[in-house]
Amino acid sequence: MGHAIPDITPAELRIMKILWRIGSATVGDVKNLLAEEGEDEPAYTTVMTMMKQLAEKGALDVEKSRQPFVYKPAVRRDQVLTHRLLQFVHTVFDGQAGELVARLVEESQLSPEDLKRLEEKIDACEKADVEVKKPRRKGGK
Amino acid sequence: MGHAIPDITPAELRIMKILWRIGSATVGDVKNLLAEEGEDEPAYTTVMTMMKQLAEKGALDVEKSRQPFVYKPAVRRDQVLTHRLLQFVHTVFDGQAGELVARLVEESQLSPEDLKRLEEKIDACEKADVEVKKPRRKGGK
DNA sequence: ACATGGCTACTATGTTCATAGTAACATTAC
DNA sequence: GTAATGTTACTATGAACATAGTAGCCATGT
Repeated sequence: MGHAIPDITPAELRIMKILWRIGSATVGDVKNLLAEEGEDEPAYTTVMTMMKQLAEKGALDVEKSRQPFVYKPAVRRDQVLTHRLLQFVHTVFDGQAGELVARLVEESQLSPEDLKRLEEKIDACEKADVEVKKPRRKGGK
Repeated sequence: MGHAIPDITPAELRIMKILWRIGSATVGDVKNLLAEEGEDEPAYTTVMTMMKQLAEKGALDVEKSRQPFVYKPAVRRDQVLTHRLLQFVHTVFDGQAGELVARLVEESQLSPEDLKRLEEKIDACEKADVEVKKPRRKGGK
């Protein structure tokens, strides 16, 4: 089934983000985009090494038929982000996601739009919760 | 003023959590508590080295007057956690805290109690927001 | 066919992290 | 005062990470 989501280091994540954004790219493409957006401009070979390693650990697919190899994401962005998030909640907040969110709200990291969307989502969630508590289904906690 | 919050590695964070919980402790204390809670039992000297490094980077204060040195947190838990959280939001979610929270809700990481508390907090926030938009008020928080 | 230029493969370096051993020192126990 | 015990200081090892250099291959233009 689903292969485990590979561990992606910070520098590698920068590359994955680019690939997720533009879909597919060569080493040169990625190098240029990194140079544009970031303050530091890594060497071509550095980018290449990291992309090769990402391919080795299953985060990227390589199209070797075309000459500048073409790389594409092999794992979905939301899978990776969710994975990292859950890991973070666990290691730093001991699984207390509520505390984490409370902190974000207090730090004003959430825009008014975020708050609105969030409220809607919460409503939906609570509705689902009620349904779980009602007739069918069991479990719940 | 406040010195920057030190970078704390994962293994070090486990130690900080213990210190935050019990207030102050010797190397031996921490080693024993680590052994209890965790699956792995680090060597005494390992714990010592990490605590010394934490002290060097300003995360712990050392009371060298008593013989088994007594260590105490020099940075507050909420400062460190908030710092790490903001860093995480920035590096992984590109600052899009809303997306992060949405994901947590979807992954059902938030308990019904969390959701309730969260709603209240959002209300308070929105109220504050309105006031900011209006004439008076100055910085809050 | 040959040279040029760019791209890949392999390899290397320095750094940080995690873990732990050894030696020396102090405190207590006799 | 000397031995025993336990704690600290210093040092070492190995893995992972980040970065990059070198050599060789392939395609393209002449």
